[in-house]
Amino acid sequence: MPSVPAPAASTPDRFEIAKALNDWFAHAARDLPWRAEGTSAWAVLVSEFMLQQTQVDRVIPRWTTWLERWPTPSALAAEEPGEAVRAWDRLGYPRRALWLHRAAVEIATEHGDVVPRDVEQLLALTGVGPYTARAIATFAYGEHHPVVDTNTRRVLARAVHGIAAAGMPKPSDLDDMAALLPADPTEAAVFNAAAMELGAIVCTARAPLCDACPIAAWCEWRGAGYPDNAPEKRPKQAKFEGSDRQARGRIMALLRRSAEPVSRETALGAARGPDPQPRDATQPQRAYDSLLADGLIVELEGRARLP
DNA sequence: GTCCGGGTCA
DNA sequence: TGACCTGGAC
Repeated sequence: MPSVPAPAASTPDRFEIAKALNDWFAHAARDLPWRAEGTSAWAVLVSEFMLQQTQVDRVIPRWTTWLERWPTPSALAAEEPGEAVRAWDRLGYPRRALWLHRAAVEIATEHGDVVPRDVEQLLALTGVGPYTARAIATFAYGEHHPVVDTNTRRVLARAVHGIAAAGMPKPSDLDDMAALLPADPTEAAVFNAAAMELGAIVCTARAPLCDACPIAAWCEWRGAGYPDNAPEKRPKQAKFEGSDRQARGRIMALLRRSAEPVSRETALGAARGPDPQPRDATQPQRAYDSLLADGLIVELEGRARLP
């Protein structure tokens, strides 16, 4: 199939779009604590780990107490990983807490307790992928990179490509963003943040507020009359109710609040939940074993605890 | 009630 | 490509 080249924004448009979006961000951006002047690179890294799958409102309190307790990578690295898992609380996907602890150990031992500035070095840290590496380099250090998360991909799909929704992530997403990025690193960093912010609060997936959009004048999707031309979506997410993830979450919740190790039987009981007739009798054991395999729990003499 | 989103790893 | 957690939006 012939591929249609992306309509590269002409240079004047590129300048105008960047100015319009950055001007909007200057007054419309949410006042998030990790955006404050003087936020350390470590604090930015922690915020990006927590925000990977979690809404801002749930992250703020956890982020604040986390950094009071562990203001440097080495402070966290000195603790048992289970302490990170406990402090993670109910942010979800607790493997991220383990990854953050491992990244702290890596930074403390291999980088002199200084969060790397280089994208390649950041990518080598546990739990840091393409998005997080560029976000840290850009927002913590002011490096000039395109930063693309799913909010930005939706903005690019609509504004640049005239498509209602983003398809699967592609390497060219970074090129699309780079084509719009101001040359000045500070302006570029603001533009990266502004594109994500626009996707989060204006150019939303379900009910975009196009009348409030600062770049509506340049939006290809708006210009085409909001066609319903979204590409095929990912397979629908499995139900959470009754899932292995729910069973794992119940075990983790029990262990987070248990000062002492709990018996395997107690943990398996927690996995079953309140339902007296679980549909899948093998699920508790499967959830327990998968948590062991992930290193989220350890077992000693028939008793389970955080690592 | 049901849908939904999110980046990384294996 | 599928698994991973939770709570808020609809």
